[in-house]
Amino acid sequence: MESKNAIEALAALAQEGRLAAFRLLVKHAPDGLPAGEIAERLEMPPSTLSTNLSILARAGLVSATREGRSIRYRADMSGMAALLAYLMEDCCGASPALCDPVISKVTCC
Amino acid sequence: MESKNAIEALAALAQEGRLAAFRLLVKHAPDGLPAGEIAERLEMPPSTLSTNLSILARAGLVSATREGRSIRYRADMSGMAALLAYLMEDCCGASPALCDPVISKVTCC
DNA sequence: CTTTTATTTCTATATTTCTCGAAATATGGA
DNA sequence: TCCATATTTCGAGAAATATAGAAATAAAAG
Repeated sequence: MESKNAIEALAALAQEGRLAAFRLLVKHAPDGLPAGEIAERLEMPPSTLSTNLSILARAGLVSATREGRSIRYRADMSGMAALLAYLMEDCCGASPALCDPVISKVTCC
Repeated sequence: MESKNAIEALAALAQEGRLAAFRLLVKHAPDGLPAGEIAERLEMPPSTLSTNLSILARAGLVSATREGRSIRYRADMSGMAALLAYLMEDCCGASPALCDPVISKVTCC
């Protein structure tokens, strides 16, 4: 991951509505939820939610697949893990042995 | 951790200069670096760096201690772990057993 | 007590981001 | 085809954030 991608992901999460949406999808991993249900649970206008989900998607933190009329969103745990890996890179100038296992387990479920 | 704190931390990291500073301090954990050296390495004007470090500090991601004329900054790995825990909370609606060990190891060094 | 070095606070401008109604697009069913 | 449902795209004003020079503060040394 490069700085630009990491900043995009962090900025995507650094906003109340998007953070709530992402966390909701993390709780519902790996199945995800349709956009309409997310909007309903978070009491967010559909257009606002849509904008926010597309920002999370561009950042690699969620993925979307159409299911009939609705679109199902899922948390992308590998995107999350890549972000964490970037933040922890060369942690303590130490050997990778210490931190790598932590990061690889973020995709635990 | 609450939403407000998490957003503060994420927003703090979602900016090129601050992300670079934080990652530099992660690499130099647990000893940290004096502000001047950070500014020099990142080629950032001291006033800009100072503003940025104070934003990271308020977000609980770095700590500062005076050492004579200079001020030493350190990455706060427990703040990092708290942020990760918040992002992964109730991951997959699953038992904590799966994800908790991952998070507690972020303070690996 | 004056000077030098290290860092912060203040301030103003420039830039970016957020929100959500209205209109547009996509899908499935009558 | 025509309609209802689900979601996205557009647009523009309001709000938040970034930057860095200049002035202020803190500490050490002469």
